[in-house]
Amino acid sequence: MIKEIIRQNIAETLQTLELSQDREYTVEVPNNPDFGDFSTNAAMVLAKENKMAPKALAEALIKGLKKNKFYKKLEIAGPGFINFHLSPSLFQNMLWYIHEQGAQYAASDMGKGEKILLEFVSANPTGPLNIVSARAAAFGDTLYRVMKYVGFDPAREFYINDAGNQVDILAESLELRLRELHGERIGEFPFEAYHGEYVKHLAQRLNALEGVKVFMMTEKDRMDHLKEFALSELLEMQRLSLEKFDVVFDGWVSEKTLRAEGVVEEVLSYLTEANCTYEKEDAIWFRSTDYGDDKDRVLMKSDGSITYFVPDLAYHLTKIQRGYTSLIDIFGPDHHGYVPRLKAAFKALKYDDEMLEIIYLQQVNLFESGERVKMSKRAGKIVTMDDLVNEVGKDAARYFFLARKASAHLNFDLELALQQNNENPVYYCQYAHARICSIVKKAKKDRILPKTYKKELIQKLNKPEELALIRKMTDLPGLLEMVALHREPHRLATYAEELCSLFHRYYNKFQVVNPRSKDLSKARLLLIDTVRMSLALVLDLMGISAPEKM
RNA sequence: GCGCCAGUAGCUCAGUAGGAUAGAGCAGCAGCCUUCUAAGCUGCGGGUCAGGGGUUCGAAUCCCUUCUGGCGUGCCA
Repeated sequence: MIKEIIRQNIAETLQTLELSQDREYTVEVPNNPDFGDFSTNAAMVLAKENKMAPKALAEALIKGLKKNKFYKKLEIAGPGFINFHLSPSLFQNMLWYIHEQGAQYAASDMGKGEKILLEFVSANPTGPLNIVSARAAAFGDTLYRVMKYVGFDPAREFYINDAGNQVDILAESLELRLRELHGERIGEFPFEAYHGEYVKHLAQRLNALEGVKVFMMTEKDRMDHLKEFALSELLEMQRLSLEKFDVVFDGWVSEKTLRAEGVVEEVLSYLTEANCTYEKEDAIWFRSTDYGDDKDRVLMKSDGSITYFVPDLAYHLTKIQRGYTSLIDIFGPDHHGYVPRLKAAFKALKYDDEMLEIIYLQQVNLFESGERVKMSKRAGKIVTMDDLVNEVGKDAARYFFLARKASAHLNFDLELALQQNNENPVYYCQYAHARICSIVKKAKKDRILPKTYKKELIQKLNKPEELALIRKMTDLPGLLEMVALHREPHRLATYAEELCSLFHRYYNKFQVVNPRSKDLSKARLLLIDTVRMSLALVLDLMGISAPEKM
């Protein structure tokens, strides 16, 4: 907010001075407080094109900028930085603005309504969701919330791989468990089959519903039936897991449905028309190496079935047809070999492959008592998303998943997530919120809390700690734009901690509610209630609750 | 072998997209509750930003290279 004001002010001043400003300069917060509240490198960056010495340019700029009453002091420093020392009245007015705007104060129209499709989780519907899916869910959902807040028109989609090899294996696994249930000896459970306990539960459930009816069908009917049953059950299970995590999707797109609609054939014909397919060893290949992939890819296998790639490409094309101009896929750590062929297909079909953006989430390691929790998918020994959420709760889980940037491996400390003290950042932030609520309640009881605040109160707020809190709040709009633009939700966590730290410090140093000085109390109530609103907003964007009492 | 990601304090990680003296939490030590929630606060140490080169007024940040770790490299999805 303030940054933009300063930037605009500089631009106007440069214009009045008839100086060129073609190069990008920065306005930022210096890490040394002696250098003021903000500083700019404009004079240094623009010196060359204006054929002036940086310091001379800086001096001219300062002279022009001095007309603004919000600047307490302007100075040249170092090789030509201009340091801005702002007057308290600027911060006070900002507080009033934020108070008036409420929870919309940090919103913007930066996104200009651009239609963005966020695809995430998209797990195989062959088992419970794992913790990487949970990370993807938290990440994708929060990115969605922030993008929407800053003016994009985003949508969340889940692509269901309910056709193909893996679901066949699922049906076979279920059949084996079913036979087992009926006392048949099935020998050793096949290596590639699904070993998880949930398959046994599915078998029990189906058996309770239908008994031996299943075995009276023809083999093909039975497999279709088992497939359908398992898919609908597991999909519902996944949907519930996500719902418990406060993640809902705007669309669930089924691969099976896409295939039934004939889009697979369509994509194959597009690629053939584009002259980039060939036949080899009874299979049809896509010459993706022409478009930057490291090897050609099979589209249709020698047994006549289609690879995963084709319907997935078709799905991506439907996104474009539906008017999305930016397609963001959030993938797990094991998919980066897959992306070049998708991009290659975009290029082959004359779509701009820049539209397609892939975010890779790195893996999640669980730690308990300092030990890494070992998981084995084959033995069916995995910690699921539900296990995790049940153990540490939605708030802690979402917080921890969001606290690290996507490209970093995430070490999830289960004990830390459960701790209820200052070591646990989730509680640290929620506690700040509850604490403010408690103060407000106390003020109400003491009959100090006003129904509406009077603007004159802001003049009472001039302690450095108070101005620091206001300034932190003014950082939020810019931060949210940054989060959306660079797809970095983890910054919300850092921000929340910083804001809370400032508040806790303030709380320990100053008394907010003091019956002997009512106006000061009211002014401080205005301040902390605005902080509360600001914090609640950030927590809401993260999908974390803001409790009024703890 | 090739490709992608990462390497910052003892540990877990930030670092406002190239800025001035690199930050926080934890762990360690010493303090703060008859006053609005001590799930909090204050103070003290701690660094070859993996190593080396380059780009420029200026590099943890950009480029090249080496090392270390993770992942990928199916007619699986």
